[in-house]
Amino acid sequence: MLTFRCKIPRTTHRPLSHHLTTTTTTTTSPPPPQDAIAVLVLTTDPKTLTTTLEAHPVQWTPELVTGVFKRLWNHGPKALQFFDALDYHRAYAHSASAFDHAVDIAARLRRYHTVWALLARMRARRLGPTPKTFAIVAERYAAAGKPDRAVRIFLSMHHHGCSQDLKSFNTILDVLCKSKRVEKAYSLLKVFRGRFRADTISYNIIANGFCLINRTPRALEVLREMVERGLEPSLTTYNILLKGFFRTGQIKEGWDFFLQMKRRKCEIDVVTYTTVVHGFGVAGEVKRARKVFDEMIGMGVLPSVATYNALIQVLCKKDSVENAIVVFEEMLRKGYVPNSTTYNVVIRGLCHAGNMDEAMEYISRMKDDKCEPNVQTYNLLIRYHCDAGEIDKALEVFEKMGSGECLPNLDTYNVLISSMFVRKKSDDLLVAGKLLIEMVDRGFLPRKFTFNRVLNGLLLTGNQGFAKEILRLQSKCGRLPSQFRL
DNA sequence: GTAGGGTTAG
Repeated sequence: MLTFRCKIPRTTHRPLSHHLTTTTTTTTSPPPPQDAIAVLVLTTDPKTLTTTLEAHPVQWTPELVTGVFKRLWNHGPKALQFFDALDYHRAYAHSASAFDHAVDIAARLRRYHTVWALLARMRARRLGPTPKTFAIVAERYAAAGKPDRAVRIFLSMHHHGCSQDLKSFNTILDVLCKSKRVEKAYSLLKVFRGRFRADTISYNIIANGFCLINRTPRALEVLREMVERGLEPSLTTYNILLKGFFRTGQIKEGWDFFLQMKRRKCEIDVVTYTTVVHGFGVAGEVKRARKVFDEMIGMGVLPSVATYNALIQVLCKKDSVENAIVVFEEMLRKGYVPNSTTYNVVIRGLCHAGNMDEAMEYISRMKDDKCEPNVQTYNLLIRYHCDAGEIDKALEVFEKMGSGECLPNLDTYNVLISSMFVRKKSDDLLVAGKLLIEMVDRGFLPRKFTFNRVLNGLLLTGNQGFAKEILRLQSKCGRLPSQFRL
């Protein structure tokens, strides 16, 4: 056990009214402007997009532009076309946040030349790049398997008119940890802790990183070192460790740690309780999860929507959907507003229990609550339709997404492509090939495994010509060993 | 966009 004392600020609770729904009058309103624009971008030839956008009767604002970016998030190339086209607009100039979005998308597409050109343009217009911009670029490099570039970018920030400080240092540590490069982050901390005056947050980031890769003992070591250096652990520190124990299945250790937190008069908060409820539930200890949930209210710590989501999920998985729905209704009665995660958890539970019809009812309930189904909602519907052998229904859902309200993401394509193999129909493999081409077109990089599967399928069903086309695509994507490049 | 809790699937 750690030998440090808690010194934690009092927990503040939001009043319950914070969670209450505001009553809205139901009117049939036209689609929000960002939806219409997103569809316009998706269907317009890029060459004429600027003219089209200038003719579009709308007041351009940074908020609207952000809305369009969100809609186009899963179609990177179109999102960048939109950015460029609007950049030529006579009466509108992009904000720093629009540049950040564009940088994010270009980096995700691994168009690094575009990224650096955008950074230069930001600088020329005195819009940045800001520390946030660098955080985005570093994160994308780390996610693309280039953690060293991420570090170099952080170290070169000041060459781009952006100062380095403890905040940006902690950001780069977090970026490395979130891409599982925890050892690298820890080395960086050791090298620069003096220069940037590393604080509790820096160490919390590293400890959390080790917990994320299931190395809780190492997290403990890091925190011991932190204390030896005279830094005070915070409640966040304890919550990180607590979650670490439960993550690695150390239920006993987690529970003991929780008891010790209470004994030492830590101001245990809603995050602590949610961690324990979830931890117990995942371990199959549903009764204990519930007991902790009941206890927190008695202790004057109100559950949040996330706490309810944890409990509902756990009941779905380890108990029954029926009991989960009882809790869902109870949370509504108490005035909480479920979010899309809540709905997704319930809907997934229903699907898993084979109750597709009731799942669909919850989808309409979701819409009635002004909580639009998101890409995860669609993905889980597609997944469960496929599992039920109803491939056509899955494709139907997919078609609906494509119309622009919610563009498919990488998961959607992966699930759907896998399902094209279950019926052993030659036509399905052609669809799989088409999906593969479409996903690349939209800036997603299929795994080698996906390419090979589709290729084999096409070859076995006598579609040699199409297979060749896919092979060329794979080569273009750099997903072939170099000796096989076409 | 300086850290911690809730959505995925073997």
